[in-house]
Formats: sequence, structure tokens, C-alpha cells
Amino acid sequence: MAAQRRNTRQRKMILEAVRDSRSHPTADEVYLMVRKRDRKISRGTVYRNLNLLVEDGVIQIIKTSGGNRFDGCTLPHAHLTCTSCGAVTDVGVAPDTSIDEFVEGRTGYAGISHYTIFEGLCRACQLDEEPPQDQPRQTPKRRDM
Amino acid sequence: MAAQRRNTRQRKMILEAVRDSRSHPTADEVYLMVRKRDRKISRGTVYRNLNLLVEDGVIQIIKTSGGNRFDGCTLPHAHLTCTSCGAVTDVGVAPDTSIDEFVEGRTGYAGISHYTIFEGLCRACQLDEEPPQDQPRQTPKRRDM
DNA sequence: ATTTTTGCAAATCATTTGCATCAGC
DNA sequence: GCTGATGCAAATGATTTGCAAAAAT
Repeated sequence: MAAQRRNTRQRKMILEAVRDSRSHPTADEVYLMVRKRDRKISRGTVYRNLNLLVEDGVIQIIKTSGGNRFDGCTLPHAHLTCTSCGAVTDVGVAPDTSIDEFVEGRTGYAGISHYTIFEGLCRACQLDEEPPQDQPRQTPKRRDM
Repeated sequence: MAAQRRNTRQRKMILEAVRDSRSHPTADEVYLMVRKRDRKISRGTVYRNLNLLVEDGVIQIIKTSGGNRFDGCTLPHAHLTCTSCGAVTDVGVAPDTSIDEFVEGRTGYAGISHYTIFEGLCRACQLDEEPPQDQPRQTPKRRDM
């Protein structure tokens, strides 16, 4: 049988931290937030619980180029990440689920879902990167070929 | 000024390996392939060159849940990964670039592009996972909220 | 001749894990 | 009291990096 979850003090704090955060925090950011409330909590506990919460569908993980982040909102929606600072924001574009069945039929894969990630330079980073003119902080996307 | 690239024996081999492979190999798989031709090549060289090739737009990197993979085809196209074995295949769905401008206008981000990753269980893994009935090899997607 | 690149090994970074103890239920 | 969870520290895995020697232009 599947293991039964216990409502530990730590797990509650971790879930709250993810839900209260508008910023799609990384695991380490969650650790830092929770550590303000509990000086003794360990990174291992944070990682373990984030994984369990994702597994249970309570939160979702977002795998961006800049690393993994967590989102307290499990409703399907796209994300936009800044290629320079790594910030992640929500995009109000409803995912087209009909395409999943199409791909399912085409490929023979089962239980298909999909996610979309937008990448670009956020306003703050646009300003930062103009003046020096030297090397861009991160690789600009190529579009040739 | 940007560094000028040199056409080293190693770089050529690495590019060939990625292009010849239909399987969207990981960095380590590329290393193993290339090592068959050059027993002395190092992982560092493979990683460095893969990064340079991506930077120059010669190949593309695909960040899947199962790890980073490389694709010799830089034409925009979606990918489908198996949530169990991690295999990556191409999906013949043309990305809708008009949506990028829309998001650009909505968010103020610059130079937006996007990519879509489909996830599901490949045919081989479907067969593997039926019989035992115990625990699935990897977390099945939850869809409730 | 100059400057990039290589091979190697050590370093880094994020994440996972073993284990004895602790705490939900 | 049983079993899952915690904290700690060590382990892992993927990727990056410093450096002297080698190769490309």
C-alpha cells in the first residue's frame, strides 16, 4: 500500500511558504523562507517535502532553464522566465489540451500532457543590459539556420 | 570581441555525433559515442563544446524533466519525452510564433520565444508497467487539483 | 607567435540518501 | 507502539573550472 502522509509541522510550513510566495521559489529559497520560522529545519527535509507535495499534486514543479522552481497553483498555466535573472512569472494563456490527444494518437504514447515555457528578457534586465554594450549577461537566442 | 572558434578535431567529432544521432543524446551519451573514436577525449571537452555549439546556434539543448539533451536539428519543433525511460522524440507540431508577440505585449519582456514539451508513457514502457501492478516506475501525472 | 582548446583533476551545485532519533496517528 | 519523518552529514550526479601542455590559426 502507498505510504500514508503525516501532517508534520515542517510540511505545513513548507506548503505555506510555497503558497504564500508569488515568486515561484526554488527549493533553496523555500528552505531560506522556512528557516526564518524554524532555525533547525534541514535542507533534506525541505527537498523531501517539496517532492512529496508535487507527487501528491498539491503543488507543481516548474523546470526552467534556470533551475527548478515550485508553484503553489496547480491549475494548468504557462510560465515566462527571464533569461538573465531567472525570474518566473505566470502567463495567462490557457493550455490547449486537445493537442495532447492528437499527439497521443500520432505517437502511441499514453497519458500525454504538455507544458510551455516562454523565455525573454524582463524589463529590469533590459535596462541593465543596454548601457555597457560589452557582453550580454547571458546568451541571446539565435534564430538563423 | 567575441572569441573566435577553432575547428578542432574534437569539436568536429562532437558535432557529428549529435547530428548523426536520432536519439537526442545526453551530454554523457555524446561523450560515450565520441570516446569510441577517440579514447583520450575528456568529459570536460564534450561539455565545453556542446555549450559552445548551442551558444553558436549550431545545435540546440532540450531541457527535459529527465535531464538535458541535445538536438542537431535547430529548426523549431516540439519534443515528447517518456516519463519512465526518458526517451525523447520529435513531435511534428509547428510552434505558433504569433503567441510570442502577444506575450511580449502583455508582459513587457523582450525577445520572447517559447518551447513546448510533451510528456507521456512510451509504448515500450506501457507494456513494462502493466503487469506488476505494484508501484509505477515513476510518478504518474495527477490531474485533480 | 598568439590565442584557443584540450585533458586532467579538483571544485561546485543541486539534490538525494543512510541512519539513529523523534514525533504523528 | 508502530511507522513515517526529521536532522545531520555524507554521497551522488551532472556540470564547470583552473591550469599547464598541446593544437589551431
